[in-house]
Amino acid sequence: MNNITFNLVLNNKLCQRDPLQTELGRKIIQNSVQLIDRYGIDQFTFKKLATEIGSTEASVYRYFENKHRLFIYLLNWYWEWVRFRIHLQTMNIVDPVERMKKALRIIVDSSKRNLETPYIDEDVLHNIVVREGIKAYHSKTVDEENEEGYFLAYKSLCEMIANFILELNPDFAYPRSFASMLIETANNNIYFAQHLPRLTDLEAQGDALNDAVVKMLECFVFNIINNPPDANADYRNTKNVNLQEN
Amino acid sequence: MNNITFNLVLNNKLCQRDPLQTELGRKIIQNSVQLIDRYGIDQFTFKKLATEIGSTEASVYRYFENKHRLFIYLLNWYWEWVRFRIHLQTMNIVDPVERMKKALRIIVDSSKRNLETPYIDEDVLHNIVVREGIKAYHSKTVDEENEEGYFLAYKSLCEMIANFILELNPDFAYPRSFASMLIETANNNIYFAQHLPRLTDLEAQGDALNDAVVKMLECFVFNIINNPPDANADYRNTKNVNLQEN
DNA sequence: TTTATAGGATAGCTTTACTATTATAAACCA
DNA sequence: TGGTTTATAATAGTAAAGCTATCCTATAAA
Repeated sequence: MNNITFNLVLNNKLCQRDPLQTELGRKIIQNSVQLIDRYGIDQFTFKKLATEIGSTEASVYRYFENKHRLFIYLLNWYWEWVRFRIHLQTMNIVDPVERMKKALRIIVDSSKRNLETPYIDEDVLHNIVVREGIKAYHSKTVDEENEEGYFLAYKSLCEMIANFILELNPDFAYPRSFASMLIETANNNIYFAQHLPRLTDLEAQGDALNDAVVKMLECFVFNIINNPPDANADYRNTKNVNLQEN
Repeated sequence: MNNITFNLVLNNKLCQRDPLQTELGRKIIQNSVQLIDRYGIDQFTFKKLATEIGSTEASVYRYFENKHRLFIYLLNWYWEWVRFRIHLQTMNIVDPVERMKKALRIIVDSSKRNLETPYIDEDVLHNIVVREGIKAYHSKTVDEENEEGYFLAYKSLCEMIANFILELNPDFAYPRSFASMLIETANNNIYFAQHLPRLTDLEAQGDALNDAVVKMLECFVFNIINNPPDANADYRNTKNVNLQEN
């Protein structure tokens, strides 16, 4: 397993120069993850980063046009890495139920270190994604950025999960919406348990919290997706709540 | 119905001076909604707002300490308004299924104008909430802000929906998580249909999109919540996916 | 008539986000 | 060996953002 290279194909529009090829570039990546975690993306600046790595603002700008692109670059790295791990760990699973469970586990757990990239701390990056990842594609400029391929990694991951859903039930009407909902709900509930407990039912911390999130998502998936279309015909006044015609 | 006053109790820590009491204050509210919609919250500045309303930056600062607080103020206004409408329109409904459906409809549709507050355009504000509302509570400073009560309106709304869920099934283990998920999923799918279509299955626009979102959420709600705990015991290798012990 | 209060006018300060120029040292290559 | 890229450090500077402070005036409450 260690011999399989994690060939990360990142959108080269996101950086001016490949940061993984030089010493300074790797320092930028490694320390930006630490500093964004420490300060939050709003208070993180290239000035702070340059000071931290003993370089200058101008040098950082040679790698990334601005902090937003660096942020998107890191998120793409994360999403590609999650997708890669799901691919690797589900390719030999034939049972769609087990495959789905494995995927959910990987989405929730980020903590298995990737030996190929010692300069990225995946735990810290996961923390950033849980707290602020959603900001990447919620902005006024989303259309231009989407056009430039900024969100390809995230969309690919959702598509993979959507396909797993269709393998559970080929007639399910909302595979993509459900896939994006699962990923967001996973991150949100980890975040809520830590910061806004009234928005979640999960109270655990650490590994136990991750277990609880997976269990909850499994409950949502296996109750909604595999439910036969007419199972809820008996709910009063509820009509056409099952399949979408489109 | 027009005679019932919308008594909005907003957190007074959010503003230095009640903007609804003065002409300038109301202009600030009204025009900030328009400008945040036009520029996005990142590109919106007090300078632009002051120019728009023919006033000065310093005068705007007399009402709001910074644009983040103004943003939170507007979001609280929105969430309180949604909660008020749900309260008003469900108080006479005895059937929990119908009540839930009405609540979902109100969360998705923002477009019924509130005559009491002509200086807030609810449609435009809804647009802002769908696009950028999630940013309000995803930041490094969430704990302090939560401590100050910045998110009370949102938490109350979630609690209301969680109670509706419990009325559908008092044994359901995840009422709060499901409530926050429903609200986020509603907004996300409207946003995705407009900007990131690969993340949703819904393709409609305008009112038809809202209808599709409601229909999808109903599918999720009524398939899972009213599902008896052991209905999915037949899924292979799936154990304990129903109720949480806590 | 005094005294708050609202808000306009002006100025200025710090930080952020970037750009441009030059210098230097190592790497590569003929 | 010398010449030329390449990476990056050092320095300087600009424009906008995000505030803060002061002073002045109109109005309205006491």
